[in-house]
Amino acid sequence: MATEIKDRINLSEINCEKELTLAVIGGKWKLIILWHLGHEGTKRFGELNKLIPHITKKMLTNQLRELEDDQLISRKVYSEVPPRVEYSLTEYGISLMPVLQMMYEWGKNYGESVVWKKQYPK
Amino acid sequence: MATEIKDRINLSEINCEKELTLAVIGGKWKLIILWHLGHEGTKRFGELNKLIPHITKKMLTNQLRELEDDQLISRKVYSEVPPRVEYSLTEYGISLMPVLQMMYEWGKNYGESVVWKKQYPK
DNA sequence: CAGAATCCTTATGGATACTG
DNA sequence: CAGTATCCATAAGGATTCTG
Repeated sequence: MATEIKDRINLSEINCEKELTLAVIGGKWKLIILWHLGHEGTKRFGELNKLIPHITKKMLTNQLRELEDDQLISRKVYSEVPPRVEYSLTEYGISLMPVLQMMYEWGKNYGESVVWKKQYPK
Repeated sequence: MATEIKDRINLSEINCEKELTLAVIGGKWKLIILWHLGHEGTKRFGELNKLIPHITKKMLTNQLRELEDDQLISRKVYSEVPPRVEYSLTEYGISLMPVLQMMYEWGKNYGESVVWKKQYPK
């Protein structure tokens, strides 16, 4: 029986394990979602929506579902009215944080060294 | 005056520096191209094409151009007949290798821990 | 050999309105 | 509050053919 990750990530298109990493963090809003959950802990749906101003509810839902399917975050529903849903990193999500930290540092240096100079050449 | 990277990477859509990293490595074939150049050194266009069997010439050209625009690789044209073009990592490309290595290791562990178990649950 | 040009399919992302 | 559902625009990626 097909499982979510098998459906979402087409393993036949993965050349190498690092592409698997790219596949799970590559969504447009996933890095910033993981970053918030990793640095500030558990967040509700609405809190994430406020923290990421330009995201739509549809995209936030979509990205959270994929992250959940990939077992990077967990979703906890409280049976209350109004509803309350909390998201937090799983152990796999937590283990990704050093990778994101490294990407952050590389991007910061690269931005300062390359991007700004290209944008303002003189 | 607009520069290539400014056109290719829309900085207004970058929430955080790690997304800049994602923006330069996020193409479908970029990780594998960078990996080959990083581990095996300079390669010709045709050699890369053979090393990456399923890529089309169009996509290989496209990905190489973007990597060049982003200053991760350099392109050297020899004025010969038939033409010869060699690609190699720049210092920025080289500085990316530890990041790719970390992504490789995370992806390897994640694949073994999560993906295969989801695919073959019992 | 190393591409350029053209055409085409599909995936990604978003705007908007509605709901338990 | 935390989503769904629907419709839509764009961009990413690919197949094929042609060329200096």
